[in-house]
Amino acid sequence: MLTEERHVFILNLLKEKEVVKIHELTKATGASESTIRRDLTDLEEAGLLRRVHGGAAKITKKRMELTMAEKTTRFSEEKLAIGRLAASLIEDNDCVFIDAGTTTLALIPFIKASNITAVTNGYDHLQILAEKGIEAYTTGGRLKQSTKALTGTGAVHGLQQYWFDKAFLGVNGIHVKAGYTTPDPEEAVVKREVLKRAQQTFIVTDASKFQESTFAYIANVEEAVIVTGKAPDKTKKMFQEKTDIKEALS
Amino acid sequence: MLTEERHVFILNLLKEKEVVKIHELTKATGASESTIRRDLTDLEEAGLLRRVHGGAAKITKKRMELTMAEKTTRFSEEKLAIGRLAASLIEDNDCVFIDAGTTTLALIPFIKASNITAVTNGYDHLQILAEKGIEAYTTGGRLKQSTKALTGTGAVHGLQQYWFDKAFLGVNGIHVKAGYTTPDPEEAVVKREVLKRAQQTFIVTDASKFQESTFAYIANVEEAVIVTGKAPDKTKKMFQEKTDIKEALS
DNA sequence: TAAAAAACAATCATTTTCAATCATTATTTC
DNA sequence: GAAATAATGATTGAAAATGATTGTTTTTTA
Repeated sequence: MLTEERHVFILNLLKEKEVVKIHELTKATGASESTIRRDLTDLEEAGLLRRVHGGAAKITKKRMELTMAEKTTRFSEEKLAIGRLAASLIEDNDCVFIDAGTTTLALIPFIKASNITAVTNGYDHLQILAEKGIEAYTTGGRLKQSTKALTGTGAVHGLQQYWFDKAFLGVNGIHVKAGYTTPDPEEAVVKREVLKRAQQTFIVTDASKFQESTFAYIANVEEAVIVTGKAPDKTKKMFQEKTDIKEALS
Repeated sequence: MLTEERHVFILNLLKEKEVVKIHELTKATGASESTIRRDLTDLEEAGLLRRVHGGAAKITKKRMELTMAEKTTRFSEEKLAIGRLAASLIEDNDCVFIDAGTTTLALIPFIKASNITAVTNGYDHLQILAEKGIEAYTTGGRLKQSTKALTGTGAVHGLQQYWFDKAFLGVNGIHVKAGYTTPDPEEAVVKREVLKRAQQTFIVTDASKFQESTFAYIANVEEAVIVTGKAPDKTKKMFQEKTDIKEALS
């Protein structure tokens, strides 16, 4: 029996039972005790079970879901609140742009408005919008594997067909002087184009981005409204002269 | 036993079982250990299985669904062969268009050429191309949920930025008089635009599409080369006067 | 609580599997 | 048909997996 086979066997057994004993595994697989021990150690390191004296136990559902969620996207309390607030800004019949990135992704499930049209440059966003029954368009462009965003001139060119009521952008830095910034100039040029083509632009962001600045300039702080969880009082004062800040957690 | 046959055999075995051992494959196919190892390496590179010590294992369900949209159907020798043949037409440094659809999806794992650029209107295609390390662009446009294709004027507009060495299109009907056809006019207009912008266009299709015609006209038979598994002699004669037919299974 | 039993991690020798290489045998291609 | 190309099978030292053994830790139970 191959290592891989045993691993599958053990995990399947743990789907039915709460715990498995080493002795029963040696009998069932014909492998030695040492080998089974090694298997259990490996599987524990992979986060697929929990070792207990004499065998192994199913991982609690809660933890299981966590590890699963970690792989896809785990939204923090803050992100969910931001998402809910941002989504509430979308009204019936709006044409909106939704930027790539996890913060903007979090707003999609909360969209309540009907008959809206959405354009996105996020790979996952497109699918999730369509699944929700929202008329979903994409900008086109090159798929940047790391962020799963469509970028570059292809995306800009695609954008030039559309006009938005509202746009929701993610950024990496918000700085009084440096304005909104992001590390990748290819992405910055897309965001700038969106700003040009939207009546209202919202920057959705968690608190960690305030007073940070990264390489590529997108726009001045004045050019968009900030949607965030809770902004520190100090930064809030600095920004409030320049633009509106909507806070989800008050 | 031919290489091709062994590959199909191994993949189908993996549809039933979680893992296959090298030893059992040598016995079943009569090939040497070296040959089986090579087969497994090839199939792993194509992303169709995962090598493990002593054999090979099914790849994770999620990826499986991605690469082979048809979960239930067996790997047909025809589809693999068509994919392999079509992929072999792509040369180093080519800029290619790859249409949405499962037949074109099957060619991606077999692409060997380096430094190529690919544009696609298939949602899954984009991701799989990028995973293979291929520079992947998308046309943009509206996501049609049923076929996961990007269609409409958005896609056409996106296409107009590019020029292709080779294009690979899927169709629903190939008919001497009706030409190439597809049910959705929104998709047909995209395919027509591709034909305009490619030096060579290949229609990748299984035998079932011959002498069928559907609603929306794409192009005349003369305008593309047909890549298929095995065309019936009768239809072959009819088409050979008009265009080239490349057969994967001879 | 102390002794016995069971389970443990760590180590080592053995076996199995691996990738790389080479010579041989089909299969194209000219 | 000859030369080039691709596929195959055998051989190799290296790497991985295995099972037995060790002394230690944990659990049981007397």
